[in-house]
This record gives sequence, C-alpha cells and structure tokens, in this order.
Amino acid sequence: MLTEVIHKMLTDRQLFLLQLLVNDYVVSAEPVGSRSIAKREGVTFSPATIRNELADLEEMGYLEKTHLSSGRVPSEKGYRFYVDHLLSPVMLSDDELGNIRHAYHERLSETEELIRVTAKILSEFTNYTAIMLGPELLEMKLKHIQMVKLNQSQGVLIIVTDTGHVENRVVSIPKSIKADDIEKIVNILNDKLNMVPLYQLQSRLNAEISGVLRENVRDYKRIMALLQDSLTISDPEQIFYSGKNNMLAQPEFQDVDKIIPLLDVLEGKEIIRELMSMPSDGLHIRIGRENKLNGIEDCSLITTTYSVGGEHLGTVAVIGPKRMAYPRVVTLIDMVSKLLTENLNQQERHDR
Amino acid sequence: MLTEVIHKMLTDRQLFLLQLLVNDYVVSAEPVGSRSIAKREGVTFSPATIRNELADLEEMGYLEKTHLSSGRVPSEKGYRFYVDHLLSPVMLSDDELGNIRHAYHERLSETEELIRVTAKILSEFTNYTAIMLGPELLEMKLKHIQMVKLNQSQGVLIIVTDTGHVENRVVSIPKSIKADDIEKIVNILNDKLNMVPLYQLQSRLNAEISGVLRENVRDYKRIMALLQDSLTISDPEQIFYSGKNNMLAQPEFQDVDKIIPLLDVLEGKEIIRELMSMPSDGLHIRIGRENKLNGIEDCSLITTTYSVGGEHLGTVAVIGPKRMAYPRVVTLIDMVSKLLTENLNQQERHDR
DNA sequence: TGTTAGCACTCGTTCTCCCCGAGTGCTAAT
DNA sequence: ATTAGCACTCGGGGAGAACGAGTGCTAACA
Repeated sequence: MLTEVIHKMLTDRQLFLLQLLVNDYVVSAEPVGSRSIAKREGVTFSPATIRNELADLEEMGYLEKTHLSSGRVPSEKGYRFYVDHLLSPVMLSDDELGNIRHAYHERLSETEELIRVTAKILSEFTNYTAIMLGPELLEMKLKHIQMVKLNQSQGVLIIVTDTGHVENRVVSIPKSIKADDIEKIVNILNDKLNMVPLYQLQSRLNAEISGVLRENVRDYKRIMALLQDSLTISDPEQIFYSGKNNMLAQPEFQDVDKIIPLLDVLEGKEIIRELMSMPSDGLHIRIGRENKLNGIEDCSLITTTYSVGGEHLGTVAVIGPKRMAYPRVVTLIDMVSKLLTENLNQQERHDR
Repeated sequence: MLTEVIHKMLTDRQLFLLQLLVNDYVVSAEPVGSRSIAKREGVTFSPATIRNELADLEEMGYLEKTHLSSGRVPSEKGYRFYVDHLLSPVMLSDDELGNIRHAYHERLSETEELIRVTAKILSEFTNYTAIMLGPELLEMKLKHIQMVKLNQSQGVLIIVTDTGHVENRVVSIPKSIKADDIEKIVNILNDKLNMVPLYQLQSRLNAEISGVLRENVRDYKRIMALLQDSLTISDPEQIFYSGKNNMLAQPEFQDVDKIIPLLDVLEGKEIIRELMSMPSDGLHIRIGRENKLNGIEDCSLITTTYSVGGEHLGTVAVIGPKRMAYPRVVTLIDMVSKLLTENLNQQERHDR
C-alpha cells in the first residue's frame, strides 16, 4: 500500500489537516487559518497544535502563505499530494443524478449532438469550462463519397464516414470534365476506397487510384490534382466548448487583466495541443504549472477519454482554477465519459 | 437640404463643437472639458465661450455630465444626432485597404468560409465584435437529397442546397424498410422536390409526395413519419461570431460585473432576434437603449446586409460600446459587405 | 451684443495615516 | 506532547487632506 510510504513522512494528523485545509480553501478561496480549522468537526486539538503542524507542512512544501502573517494556502505540491492520496470520491445527490440522466434522455442519434450535450452537462454541473475533442476525423473510415453538381463549374464533394460524420467542400470543376466522367470517378472512388481510414486517402489515391483513372477517364492529370486537393482533411479535430464564461465567476479571475489572457488561451489552438499531449488512458490531472501552456498557470486541467466502438478515441476535459473542487469534478467527468461511451456504443450496437 | 433645418436649431459652431466633442470622447473614453477642446486645431475661441456653447448643447439634451463639475459626454440623443448629421466618412490607409483585400485573396470557394473570414476581418479591423447571419437556410432551394446507409438500422440523410450548403442528420431506419425502398423514395424526392425552397418541404411532402409514396412503397406510414421528422430544419440560422473578447479591452467593460451579462447576451439567442428585427435594407445604427434587448444598453449595433445572387439575404453586424468609432466602423462594414456580396456573386456568376 | 478673463466653487481621485482584526511564531506552563 | 498567552506582522478599510480638472457666473472688453 502506498499509504505506508506516506506514513513515514506525514503523520495521520498531518494528512487529516492537509485534507481539511484543501477542502476549506476550495470553497472559501481564502487563506485558511488555524482557528477556523480548529472549529471544524472532528478536530480535537487546539489552534496552537494546528499551527505547529501547519508550519511543518509548510516546511515540507505542501503549503504556502500569501504573506508573513496570513493563513495557509495549498502549494502545487500540496494539491498534487491531495489529488494523489487524499481524494475521496464524492456522492452526487439523487437530484443531480436524476438531472444528468434526464439530460441524456432525449433521443440523441447524432454523435456530434451527444458530445455537445455532454460538454454542456459537464460545464453546468461543475461550473467550470468543458472542452471536448471529438473522435479524430483522420481515424474515421470512408463510407461513401459523392459529388453533387451545383452549376456548370462547381460542385459539392461529400464524404460520409462510418461514424455518420459528413464532410463537404465546394470544388470548381474544369469545363473539360464531363458529367459522365464525374460519375465514373465517384464510382471508382467508392469502390476502391470503401472503409479506408481518412488519413490513408492521400496515399491510396496516389498508389491505386491514379492508375485506374489514367485508363478510364480523359484529362487524368487535372482530375488527380482536383482529388488530391479536395480529399485533404483540413481540420482534423472537432472541438466543442461549453461554459467558457464560467471562469469569469471564479474569484481568482475577477481582474480583467487575468481574464483576457485566459480567454485568449481557451479560444486558441495551443490548448488543443495541450489536451492532445495528455496520456490517452484513464483520468489525468494537471495542476497549475504542470501544464506546459502559458496562460493557464493558475488553472488545473482534468481529462479523460471516451471511445466509440472501442476504437475512435475522444477526449473529455474540464478546466478550472487550481483551487478546484477536485472530488466533484473527478466524479462528474468520470461518470459523464462513461455515459458518453455507453451512449455511443448503444448506437454502434445496431451495426452488428 | 437637411442642414438648413438643422441650422435653425444649432449654430454652425455648435455643430462643430458637438462633432469635436464626440470625436474626442470616442478615443479618450473620458468626459471632455472646455479646455481640451480649445486646444484642438481649428478652434479660435476661448474655453469660456466653449463652456457657454456646451451648456446650451446640454440644455438641448445633446450632452450630459457625469457629475456636477465634470466635463461633458454625449447623450444618446447626441450620438444619434452625430450619427445622422455629422458622420463624415473616413478614409482607410492604403496599408489597411491592402490588408483587407489580401485577406480575401485566398481561394475562398465555400460560402461559409467566406462569411467566416469576413467576420474575422471586421472584428480585427474595428476591434469590436462582429456577428454575421448566414443566408437563411429556409430560403435555400433543395438541389439534391441522398441517403447513405451506415449500418442495418441507421443512415445519414444528406440535403444539398442550391448554394452548396450541406445539411445532414442521422436517422434510424426501421427494419421493415428495405434498401430498394429507400432508393425509390430518394429518387421520388429528388424528382419532385428539386429546387423547392426548404421552408416548403413540409407542405410539399404532405401535399404531393404522400400520394406518390402510398402507391409505390410498402410501409408508407412509417416512411412518411420518418421523412416528416428528418426534413424539418431545426436551426434555421447560421451564425458566425468573431472577436467576442474584444469587448473586454474596452474601458467601459473593465468591471467583471459588466462583462458577464454582456458576454451572456452575446452568446444567447436574443441577440439574433434583435439582429433579425433590424430593417433589411441598407445600413442601420442602433444606439444604446434604442436596442430593445436588455444587457446591451451601453452598446451600439451597426448592421447592414449582403446578398447572394440578389436573393438570399444575410446580415453583417458590428457590436461595440456606445462610444464607438462610428465613422470607421460604418466605412468598414459598408466596404466589407460589398466585398462579400461581390465575392459571393462571383461564384454565382458561374451558374449562368 | 458676443467674447473672454478671472474667480469661487464642486466633486471625484489619490494619497496618507491610522486602526482593526485575523493570523502567526515563540515561550512557558501543564 | 499539548496548549494558553502574548508580542508581532500585515492586509484591508475608513477618515481626512490635498489635488486638479472641470464648471458657472460675473464683469470687463471690442
């Protein structure tokens, strides 16, 4: 057991006090003093004793003071310890459980809609910001491809994936390419590329299709260029945000100068890269500076993953202040990612 | 000429002073005093004279004071007058013109992309928030409809409109409906509904299609229910935002308590209704409380429209503080909406 | 009669000073 | 080992004072 290792360094009482202090600070957002801890239930010793203990905890780096004679605040090391060893799962009230299940109860046949709803639930129940990465587009497989002509020189190319996701783009069609050519090409593509992952489209196109096309259609070069262009997946990630403004209500972000960089980061692409750099198995927590990304030094990031049909992976993330209600968020994010996986696979089940 | 009517009430000097004061306040965001006006170029009279004039303008309701001995600030009536009678068009620098044209210079074949880029340009060059309403989905005409089967019980219904917009939704297909039925149905729909505006789909379905279906396919009732369900356009508006966070940099929104309601309104649906309530011809400005919507009493809204092929109308809007750089925004929004129309119709031209 | 210099007055802002209270560390008694 | 007591620290809040940007008014002037 890990606790034995811990006991060598921290006494039971110190563990208890650290836990109390973090719990207190998480709700009050203000430095916690010995007196207020002493008043808490289950505390049998005096403020003076607590002060001694807290001084030790501070010396070990688990706590900090904002100024010489202030109460204590958890350090990042303190949060890390709390999260690793002291996190006790929290029970949600029946009311809340009911509400969550209810939100999922509508008929949500579309994967996107399901993810969007999940993000909303997560942000509303945590009061922080939820970010979800959809299943990577590039991992999806091509189910059907289609060209719809809009007018003499333009058409819409439509790509449907196995998950039911639809990509479309408008393309210019040179005059030299005739309608029956297009039909022929689309048929060839559907034939050869069925269930090919999107990230392979380019290479397959060059390897297999180019030869077939050369034999079957006129103006082969132009068509190849066109296809190469339009079968490039430009934005390989689907991103869903919810509750971006929840951060504004947090006491640590009352200052506008803190809000602007934060919101800028939340809207930017770097946060996505940060999310994708999280390990892809199970639940992970990054506290403050553990995030490599500038601008969220005062935030914590909790992520987990969900899967569709045991394959396509997506990420569920909650971002909030370092002083986060970790137990609650962990419970919620875990629950929601399981519900999401469950729901998605329920759809998937129809496949077999 | 309107100016004659004005002259009966406001002297030339008063007009001049009002204009100076608004221009000054727009950049400084602070009450303007007589001394600072006197220092401006072209002002030949003394602070005392200016004070007298300003007092008159205040009496007439064009100016306000924040407190008894402060400088003056334009009232809503003052802004209104300024906007109606004193707005002098502003020239953009060659640099800026170049940048704008450059931003449009990439190949932007997709309507959506074009609108998105326009919003971005507008918000970046004004430093306010841009909101664009896409051409109303309901006005578009059906170009092609298609069903792609995903698995035994689900398929994706794809609707392509004449503008190249693609709508799609996942539908559950009852087992009783066979593949050849689906093909038959889709053929009938494409045949009967070609170039029918989307808002008519429902009624046409009931009037014309239901009879044909009854004769040609099994399980007619179920299919009708399915079609009725999936041919409903759920979200009839496409909305593009850009620069929502620009508001945070404005001095009037330094207070977090002001930011939260503002951002909430910007994210909400009411603002869309407000936008749609603007007259649909030419450029319009609503100042402060002229907006019926709560939460943007301190903002002004400038809108204009753009058109696609002389038909589908969309809205371009900029929202900023009442103390807005009106001349610049008017010039920019006008220019950008023209460029947008131009670009869209360039695509359209290929049609003929 | 319109303009302007001069002056008393107003009022928000900023700075200082002071006090309060929450909290600490240390010491000595239990 | 625990705790009561005490001196000390420091941020926050409130009361004044000084400041300055601005006004309105009056009287003099062209």
